[in-house]
Amino acid sequence: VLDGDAEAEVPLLVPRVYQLELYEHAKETNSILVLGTGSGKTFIAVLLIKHFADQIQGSFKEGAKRTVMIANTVPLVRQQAKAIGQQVSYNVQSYDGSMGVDYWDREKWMTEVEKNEVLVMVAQVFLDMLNHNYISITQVNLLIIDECHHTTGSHAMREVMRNYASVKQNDSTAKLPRILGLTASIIQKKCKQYEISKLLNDLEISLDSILITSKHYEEVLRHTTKPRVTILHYNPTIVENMSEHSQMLISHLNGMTEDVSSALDIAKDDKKKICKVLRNMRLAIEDLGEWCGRRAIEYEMEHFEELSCGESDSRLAELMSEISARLTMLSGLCSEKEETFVDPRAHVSHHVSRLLHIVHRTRTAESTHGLIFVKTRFSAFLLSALLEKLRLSNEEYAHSSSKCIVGSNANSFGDLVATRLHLKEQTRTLESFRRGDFHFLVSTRVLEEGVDV
DNA sequence: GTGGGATAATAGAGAGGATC
DNA sequence: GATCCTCTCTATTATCCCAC
Repeated sequence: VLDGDAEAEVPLLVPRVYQLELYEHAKETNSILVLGTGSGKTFIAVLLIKHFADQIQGSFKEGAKRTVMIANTVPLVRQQAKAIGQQVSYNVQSYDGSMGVDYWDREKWMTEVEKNEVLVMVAQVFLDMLNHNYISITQVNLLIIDECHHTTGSHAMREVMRNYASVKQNDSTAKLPRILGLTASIIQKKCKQYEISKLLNDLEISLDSILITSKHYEEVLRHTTKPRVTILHYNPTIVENMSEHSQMLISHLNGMTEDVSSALDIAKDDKKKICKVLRNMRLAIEDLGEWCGRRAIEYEMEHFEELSCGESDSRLAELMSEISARLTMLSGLCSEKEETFVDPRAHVSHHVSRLLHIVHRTRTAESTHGLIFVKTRFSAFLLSALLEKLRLSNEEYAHSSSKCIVGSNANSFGDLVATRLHLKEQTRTLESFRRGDFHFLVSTRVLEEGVDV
């Protein structure tokens, strides 16, 4: 789901009819704006920031307030901060975990709050600020919640609103912030039809706001991203007709998995980790086809060698080097089937082949930019490798340059330093995609909502 | 390392129908 | 009436990804 032009482009000077309508409403009461992607929700937020601007002028220490915007993901926070910064004359700063905000003390926060009138942050960061009492909800004049449908359960956004509610309950004179919730999809989970009104009501209560949408439906539609949907079917049972070679690889991997699970003197967690890696390879072969499976084996082979070297537990190191040796053997078996690498197209699963077909069809288009969403990081990595391979080996796919992007998570990328580097790289990837340096971006859920690509 | 949400897979409970 | 099967709904568990 992409946010459309309005949120990234140069500041809009003239608000559209429905933007004005919703803005007028939000001026008067707490509101949840329900507007489709590309309709310029951020612009309404900007108008509102300007409307309440007299409250945020001046020194925080001397009682001036601040405007806070919270969002769900790091890229979204940065993007919103940038967009707002372009349209208002105040200092706008974005905050997320990668800046080390977790370790900031009161003094550091005070300098930040003193310096910047508009703070855009990941919901968890703002919640931490509230919990540490670095700022009180009453010192905020306007709280903007982006993708506010996340304000449910125990999500950080919900916790922020619980803080708001408790202040409201305990102190009737407290000057609470105006709430502005922004969302394109009010409910984002499977539910029964009869549950909808309850869920909507819950959201209104959690946000202490009223759900509103524009009367000028046609006008909104004109400015909303309208995708044309085409559904392609594929045959999942094609796995059953897998080549003998693939079946052989899978039975080897299964054998290794069994050996690992039955190994003695190895911690349960370590076993689990190794089994997961083996499982990933098996899934790669089954879901994506032999070419990707082979690539996965090569990748993990190198990875395993590195890991087993750094392992202090001798039993574990032994097991890992054994697995590594068996992977090398598997990779050797693959090398014998060299033709797999000559034309990958003949060695992919059915749905990947449908995907390649779509990519192929776009070759004549003037400028193609494609986003491919996948479920796991692993397939993101493999698919982009596949497209790159095709680009280099087949003229008809010369336009299929690709990279992948996934969220940051310490579990899969070692220590915090690596994570941070990784984050920087992701930002660079996204920027270069926007510039049009390459054509296909394979992504997990990180880009699913809000991020302007 | 911890916590959270969404979702898929699984098992279990209950309703209803078919058969003996 | 007893037994078996199927369908549907629900609760639990596991997995994945993302955040700090």
